[in-house]
Amino acid sequence: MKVMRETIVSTARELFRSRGYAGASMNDLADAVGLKKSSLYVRFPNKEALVPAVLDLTLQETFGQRDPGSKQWDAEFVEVIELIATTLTDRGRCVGLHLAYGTSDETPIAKDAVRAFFQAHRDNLASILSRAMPADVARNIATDTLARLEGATAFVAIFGEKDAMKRAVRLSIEEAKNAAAAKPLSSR
Amino acid sequence: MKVMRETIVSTARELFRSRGYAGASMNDLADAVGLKKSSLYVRFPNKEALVPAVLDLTLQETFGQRDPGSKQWDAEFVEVIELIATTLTDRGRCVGLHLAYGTSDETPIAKDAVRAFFQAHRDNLASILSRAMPADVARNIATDTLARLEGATAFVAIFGEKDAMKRAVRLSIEEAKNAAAAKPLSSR
DNA sequence: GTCTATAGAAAGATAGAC
DNA sequence: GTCTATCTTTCTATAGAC
Repeated sequence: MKVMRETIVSTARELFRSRGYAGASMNDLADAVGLKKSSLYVRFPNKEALVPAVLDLTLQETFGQRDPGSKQWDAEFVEVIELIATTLTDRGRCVGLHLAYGTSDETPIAKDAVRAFFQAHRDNLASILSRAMPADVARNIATDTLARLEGATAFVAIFGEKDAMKRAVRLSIEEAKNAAAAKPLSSR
Repeated sequence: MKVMRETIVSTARELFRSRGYAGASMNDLADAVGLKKSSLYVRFPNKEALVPAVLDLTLQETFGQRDPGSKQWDAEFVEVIELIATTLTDRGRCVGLHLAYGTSDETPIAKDAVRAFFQAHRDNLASILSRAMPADVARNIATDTLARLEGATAFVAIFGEKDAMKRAVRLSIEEAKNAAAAKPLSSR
């Protein structure tokens, strides 16, 4: 029976997240979705092609359903980073980071996909923040917020601790609000 | 000719850092140090045994040469986190984090070594901070500092950007000094 | 689109000569 | 302690029947 493409992609994501690019095998993926290995090559030309698919799906789930500007900038910011933080806490690892560490010049397609993934995250966050502060400040806060969430995820992965993630969310929100108050947009 | 153990360990560290646990092979390591694969098994019983060796060496290099209490707490804190930040920026990835993501219940010895590695980092930082603030505050700031540095490393790995690391160092130092001022030790 | 079967390379690890 | 040689398993990927 036909297996849906999204099933393959989201299962590949689980494997990449937990075992990394090198550690996830096409055979494991095939078993997990109930196919034979060779059938996967009908859908994807090779293992590397799974990486953009996995990261695009994740981007879609994170930013795809949003309605930019429907809320106050701060409510929107809180909503997005809490969604990201919850996913990272629940899954215990970040697929994007595992793939970032696990890809290299030998896997250029995967490497590009990883860059696009994090660039999209930063751009989306900066876009929200830039409604209340200058673009350069927004970009830095977006970067630091993502860095904080990634770092806090390490403590979930290593110790199972969720406290660091809670503080990361709280401190990032505070930082954004402080910046909005200290450097409001002059052009309005 | 005999190859020094430290050569093997620090070369293994490079490989684990850049390729991860699964992606680094015993053959690559052998080639890199100028041995045949089978000779490695004389020194280490298996691939997993390299992990504690790699992390112990790194801990030794980071905290081993220090003289606790020889300086003011804040000077010491700055020194340590700048050493860590410089290493992470120069290498572009954190071995500890790559191994944390790349090990699992199937590699219990490696997993334990990773836990010990990060626990030692946190304990050492918290020990310095606790000279100026209560133990629980010190522990949280130590955790958040490490998380920030790990997260900033992601931006070095993905984009080659070093700015996030600079901000991570500066903000962590500020946070520590603020905490020392806001919640000084009462018992002295 | 899924399967069986297989190619060909590379992995971790061991045996035994020197 | 290092080597050659080998075992066994697993890997990515392809060929071809249904």
